[in-house]
Amino acid sequence: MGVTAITALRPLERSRLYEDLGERLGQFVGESRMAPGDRFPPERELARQLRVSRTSVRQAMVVLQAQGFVDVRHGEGIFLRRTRGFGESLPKLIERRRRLPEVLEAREALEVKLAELAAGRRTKEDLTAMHGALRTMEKEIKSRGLGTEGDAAFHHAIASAARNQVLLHLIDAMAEAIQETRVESLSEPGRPPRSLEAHRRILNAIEAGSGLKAAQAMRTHLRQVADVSLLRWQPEPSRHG
Amino acid sequence: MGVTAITALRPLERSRLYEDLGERLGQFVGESRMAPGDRFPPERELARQLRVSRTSVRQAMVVLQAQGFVDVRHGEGIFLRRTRGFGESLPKLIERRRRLPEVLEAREALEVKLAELAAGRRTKEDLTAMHGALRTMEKEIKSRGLGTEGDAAFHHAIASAARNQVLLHLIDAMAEAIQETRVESLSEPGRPPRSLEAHRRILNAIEAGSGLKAAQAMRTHLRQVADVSLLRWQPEPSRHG
DNA sequence: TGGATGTCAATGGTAGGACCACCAGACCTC
DNA sequence: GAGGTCTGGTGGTCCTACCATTGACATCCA
Repeated sequence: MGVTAITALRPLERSRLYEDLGERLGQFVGESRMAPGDRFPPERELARQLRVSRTSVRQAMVVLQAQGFVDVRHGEGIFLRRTRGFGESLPKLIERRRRLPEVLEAREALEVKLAELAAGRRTKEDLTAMHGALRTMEKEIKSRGLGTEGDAAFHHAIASAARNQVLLHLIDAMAEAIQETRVESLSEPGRPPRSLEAHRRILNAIEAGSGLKAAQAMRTHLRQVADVSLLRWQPEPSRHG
Repeated sequence: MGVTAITALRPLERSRLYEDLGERLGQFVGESRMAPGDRFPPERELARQLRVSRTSVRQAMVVLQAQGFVDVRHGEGIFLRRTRGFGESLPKLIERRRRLPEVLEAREALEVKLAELAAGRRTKEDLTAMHGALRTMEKEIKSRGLGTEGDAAFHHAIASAARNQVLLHLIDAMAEAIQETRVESLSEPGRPPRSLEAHRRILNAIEAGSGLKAAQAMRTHLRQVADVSLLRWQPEPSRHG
């Protein structure tokens, strides 16, 4: 108690206007019972009613467009594409620490499949990259490092070998959050060497061309990764009940 | 040959300026060897060099910000967050028809996991929703429909029961593409009733609380879905070789 | 001398107006 | 009635002005 107890003087956080507008538009979609295909009021009208400049409305719309929520057609208007998750961007969604268990689950879903696909599609170059990554990881560990760099390179090599841009894109979107879990996991005492071993098993399966074994090995590995980190973040309960 | 043979007079497609700018900025990141954490030139400078208005630069940046590629800090500047996939949005990525096989693979990765999770977390309400979806599908089929509505509702109910916002977000991002494959698949002769049966098996497993069986049932189901549609889209080869 | 304070330039954030480009429907002409 | 034309509405881009935040530098004072 003492110095910073006066809560009224905490720094007030100001969000960007176009972000708030995104949420408002989400509300609007809900309240006005809009369905996919319906047209929004024109930008000028929205700006007038929301008491903001048209510029800000456009910025909000540009974001929604890029996220695939609306369809902006020159000369015609702006149309709703889908309702669910309106205005929620993945990066923002993941930001919260309490989402990390969910991120780990999502990671497992994606990476197990990536490993399976990689086993069937890997080229010599892919295998070279994977071996290189493991050597990097080995060196890091020998010099008392965590091996995070080699670890990241290994998983990237697999994702790349799977030859699936969509999956690659999805996993990339979670890259930062995954990196956090990686550091957390490899910080556990005695963990790096065991992780390296797990990676070797995965690589063996991929090299052998066995999608089933690769998937299994990846699943086992990721559950070990999740094991520790999960416990640390679990305490904070979700609030959407 | 004849009427529309003159390819020079086909309607020229104009992309939005801020979209092109996004790509240019991607180039810039590559050519200037920018690394995560590095700062971009100020907006005014970019606008001057690119010979466009600051507004357009901002629209491009706002999109990149929402996608998590850059970090826009008021009073400081704009900073690079990650390099991979810079400027590629999922909706745009999926648009291409030839990406549908990839979408199906990604869908399997996500939905198998969703089914597994749902088996362990479903509430009474979730089960009610799933049963309702199957009844809807049954009715649709009985009245000569494809059952797409019930199908979609069923998969949504599972995704919802899995209690994972991140996975839900990922699957939502592909919703439209998935809907296409759904229609395609259910249009196969004799397919709807078989699909309904597959759904019943999935629901049984989820109801029984068996994650393993649910995952297995979902995998089987989705491979059947993918089977036909894949053949149709395969002919057009990928070109990134 | 050195820490606290104030100033200022750089940079992103928002506003509002002007004009261009595109589309659909009303309207006119033959 | 069929065809073209005109026009109003709408998004796309540009421009300018000004606000808000930050960090660095200059200044002040003990």
